[in-house]
Amino acid sequence: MNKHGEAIARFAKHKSTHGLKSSDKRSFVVDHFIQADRHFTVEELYFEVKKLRPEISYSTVYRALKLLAKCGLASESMFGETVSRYEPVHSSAHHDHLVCNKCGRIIEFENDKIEKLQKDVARNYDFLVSAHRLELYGLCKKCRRKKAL
Amino acid sequence: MNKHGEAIARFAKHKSTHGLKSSDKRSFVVDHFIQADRHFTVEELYFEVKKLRPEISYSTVYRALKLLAKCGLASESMFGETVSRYEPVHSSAHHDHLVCNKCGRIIEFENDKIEKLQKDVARNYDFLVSAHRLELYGLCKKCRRKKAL
DNA sequence: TATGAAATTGCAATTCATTTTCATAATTGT
DNA sequence: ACAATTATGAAAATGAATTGCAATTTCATA
Ligand SMILES: [Mn+2]
Ligand SMILES: [Mn+2]
Ligand SMILES: [Zn+2]
Ligand SMILES: [Zn+2]
Repeated sequence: MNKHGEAIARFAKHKSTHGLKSSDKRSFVVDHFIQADRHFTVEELYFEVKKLRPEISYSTVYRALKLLAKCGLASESMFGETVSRYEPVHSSAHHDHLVCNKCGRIIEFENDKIEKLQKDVARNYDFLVSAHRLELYGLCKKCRRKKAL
Repeated sequence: MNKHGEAIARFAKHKSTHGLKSSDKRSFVVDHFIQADRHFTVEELYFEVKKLRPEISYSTVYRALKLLAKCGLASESMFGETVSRYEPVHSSAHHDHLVCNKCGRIIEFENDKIEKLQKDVARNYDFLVSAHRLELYGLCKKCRRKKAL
């Protein structure tokens, strides 16, 4: 099973263990979100969904994302904007982000050495880390080129 | 000159080069902010200032912090809350944060190795970094102890 | 010291994303 | 089909951030 299927299955399990009912609309939103696998604002996801299923409301999209976040299937970030962004959380690995201030591109990366050093820092302060956030802001490759012209 | 004096001097310079005028109220807010040297929400700073100078309004505090942020004398962060926090930016070094989810304590740290590795990551993606943000969330030493009881 | 352009202030009003309310509809177990 | 519960849409409420505006203060110049 691919990671999308996995995510869908995890959501199904969450529904069954939490007395949630199934609904075509929410399923459509969740599927689209998982398939697209991007960093959506609620509004962005709403507009994409609306093109295909105009009868789905903003509330439903909003609630679907909040639900996914609450049950650990989506993660919420701010990336220096005034709106939250949500991305699917795959059972796979954690990652951090490069955020382009020009075009908004979001690049994901993993760096074990940094992760390791973070643990060292925490140990130094007797701090128990449950989550972390590392974001590098600047200009992506493309925007750098454009600017150079 | 200590770092507080330095910050005050930098603000004076900014005022002179930007046609800003002096005002007791704003100066009081700025001084208190710089002296306290903490991670304030606008509201927190407002309430502290109000105790000493009740005639100073929320707007003045809000605008003072925005101004300091704009001219690089304060930095703005979210730390996973719904409100922004501001802290003085000293000419000294950059730092990152450990944020306690229980008591709200904010611990600052610097780690050159991590900074170095971030540059490596950026170079890998041909990304030009202008700022970054690293936050470790969890339980501070004290809250860890309490929980263990 | 008096003047006036420009900046500052307080208060209220507004903006904007997010969240909640509530009446209605859909789902699920019996 | 029925009852109980969850899901939905539209509108209203919330709350932090921001702005509009009239009144006040600053400050260079007369
Ligand atoms: Mn991501
Ligand atoms: Mn700090
Ligand atoms: Zn870019
Ligand atoms: Zn703590």
